[in-house]
Amino acid sequence: MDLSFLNELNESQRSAVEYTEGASLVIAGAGSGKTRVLTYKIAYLLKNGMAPSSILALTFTNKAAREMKERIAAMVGEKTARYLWMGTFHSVFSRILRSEAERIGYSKNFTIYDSADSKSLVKTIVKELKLDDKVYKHGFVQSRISYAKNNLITPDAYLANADLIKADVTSRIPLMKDIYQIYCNRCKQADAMDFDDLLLQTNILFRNHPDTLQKYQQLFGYILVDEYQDTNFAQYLIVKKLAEQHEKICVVGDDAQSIYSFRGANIDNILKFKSSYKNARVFKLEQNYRSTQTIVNAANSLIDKNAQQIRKTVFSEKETGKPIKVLSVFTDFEEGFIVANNISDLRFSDKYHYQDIAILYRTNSQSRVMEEALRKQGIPYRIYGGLSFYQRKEIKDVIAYCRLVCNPNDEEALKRIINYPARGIGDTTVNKLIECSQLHAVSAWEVLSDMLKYNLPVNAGTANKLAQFRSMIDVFAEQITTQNAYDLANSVVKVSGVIADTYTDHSPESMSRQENVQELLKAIHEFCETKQANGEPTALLPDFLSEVSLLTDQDTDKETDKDKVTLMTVHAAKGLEFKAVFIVGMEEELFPSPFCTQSERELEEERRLFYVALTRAEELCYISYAKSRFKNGKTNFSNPSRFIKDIDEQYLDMPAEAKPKQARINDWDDDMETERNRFKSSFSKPIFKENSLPVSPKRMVKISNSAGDKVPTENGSIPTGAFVKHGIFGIGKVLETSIVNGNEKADIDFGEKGVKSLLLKFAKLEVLE
DNA sequence: GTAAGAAAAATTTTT
DNA sequence: TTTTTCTTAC
Repeated sequence: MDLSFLNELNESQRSAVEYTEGASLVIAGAGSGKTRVLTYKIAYLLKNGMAPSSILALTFTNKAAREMKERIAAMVGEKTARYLWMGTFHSVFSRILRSEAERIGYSKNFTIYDSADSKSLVKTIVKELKLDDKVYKHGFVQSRISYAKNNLITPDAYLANADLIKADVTSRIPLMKDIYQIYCNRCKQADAMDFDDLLLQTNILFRNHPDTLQKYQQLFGYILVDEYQDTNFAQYLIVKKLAEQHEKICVVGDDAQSIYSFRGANIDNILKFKSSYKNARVFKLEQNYRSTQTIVNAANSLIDKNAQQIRKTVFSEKETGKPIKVLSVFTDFEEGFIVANNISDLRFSDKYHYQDIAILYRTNSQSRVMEEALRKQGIPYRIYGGLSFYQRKEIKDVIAYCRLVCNPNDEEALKRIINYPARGIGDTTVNKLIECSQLHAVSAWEVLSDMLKYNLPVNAGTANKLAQFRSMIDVFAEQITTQNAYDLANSVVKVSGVIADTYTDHSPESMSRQENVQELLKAIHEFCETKQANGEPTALLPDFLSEVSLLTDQDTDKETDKDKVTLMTVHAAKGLEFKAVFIVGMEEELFPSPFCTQSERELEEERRLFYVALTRAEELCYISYAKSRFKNGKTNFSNPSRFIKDIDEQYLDMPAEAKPKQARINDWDDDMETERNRFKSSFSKPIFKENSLPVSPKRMVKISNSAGDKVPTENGSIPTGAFVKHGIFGIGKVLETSIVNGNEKADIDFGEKGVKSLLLKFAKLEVLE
């Protein structure tokens, strides 16, 4: 047996890998080779003769699972790696739930409701109960339901819990308990589970069927859990039960990177691991192999401000590295411009490829400005998150058809497509149908199957349309087991008229919808082929659905996405690393999020989130904040984030004070001046860039409401028509100069490189005589 | 029952 | 800003 790969580990990593006797907790600081420990440990178990099918490895994302599997396959061979139980909690247990579904009253082909389905269901229930949806906001109701499920509180238990009932009365939503009850009933009736159900129902399965639990206890000889700091109670208990007998379990995590409490993650799971598993051994990985000393030290100084944490000393032995550059800008628009400029500089320095660079932000909505700026400068990028492929309308429509075919009880799918494409079944009819189905406590489909029996109050014409719709779905449903997924999906989109509907005109939107539908069909085709190549039985439509419902667009990496700048939220960046990282929008009211500044606990989580962002960087890290930002159709003023002050300033490259303030205040109107003062007092550091061009008071303009307002200038620092030289674009001719939000901007024609809009403050231009 | 157009609302992070 | 809901005319 060749175990030489163990020599590639440091001492603490190696002891964590080699300890397989009992429970172990690996506290892994950022960049300390956590994934390496997990992969090597699995390889070590395999080389020691453990069967791959008895190893359960739970990860946080599908992507993490896939990458780990690939790395293991490279070490022990693809054939062995294939049989590992590796995936997210949700995907592994949905698989188990499918094979055990009958035991808990679901069918094998149960639907998985995504958050949009849950939201829609919550809204219908609130409406049916004739409650005010401004009081019973779907977001709040949803999170309340999610909270209950994550803590394994069933509707009955909810009802019996005086604290919860009291809390709801105080929050003026006393009927919360009823909504929860009805929500669960409706899911059950639709043969559907939401994301939280996948964990809750697994617990119910294990609780009510000890023999089933035992079966899996025996199956899983060793359990590994990644990102343990982000597990919730439901996940904790599943793991705890499965490992009960042998305690052959290894969990890996970093309390400093716990950033999912809004999803029910309980940091206590990792903090109290030793009391859950009495004989647990703890390994600490403290050497950071990812980042420069400056970045590691800066991150340490930040996280030090958190009271709640397991103290550890993360250190780096890499070079000192450059200080973190803090960029101060006037608008979000300019922020994009400057970040894009810096990226160009990095790219042309030849030390960095686009793929080495990431832009991280707190909210998805910030991606737009960045995107625009990158596009203007011709920088290729790839956005993760936001509206993913599977959330597009046309894709959801097709998927809804497929879902209904596989599970006719799926109410959300039915509502979505019963009148798409339009077939004369309007809201009134649908409402009657749903009402009738609730009256008889059956699914809407059941009513459709026998409209007379359930006395559906519709006229003959409508009844006919409904019957037509029903028989169309019926025909498809009969083919579930005979046709493969691709063939069936193909006839669904044709016969249903979805294809015809997307072909209505030649507008770009219509074209893109067609492409998306084709793309989806292609994906189904590929799915079938992969299954076949693996020697599995024919891939059926339900198989595809069960896989696709847990997929996010992070899982659809394409070859063409190779050398591109990455744009994503900080949450999505967890576990990733980049040579250079730009953390943008470091402002109060944004990062930390205003929703998270109520309690110290939430604030500490935001700080950890910033910690995660910082520690993604290997060599260079930039932080930027704008003084005004376009948000919800309005321009808002903002102050730098309090978190910047939390970093020891010796690691920062702060913008230095450029001008005495009197020179700058002159032309600002009263409003603006108070804003400015508020800004200054909240942040003791100087706010103007050292090397910014002197701007005379005469040319200062107040920050306008629309980001793009510009004031033409006659005699800027550079005359119109002059020739200038730029480090990247070469020689160009100045077409026009203007002041945009107080900054001199020049439109310059660089010939083949195109016309560029550059802020003179930042562009290094040489005027040619 | 449908479509279009106007008004109002909503905005964190994700499996 | 975008998205959802309401109104109105066909």
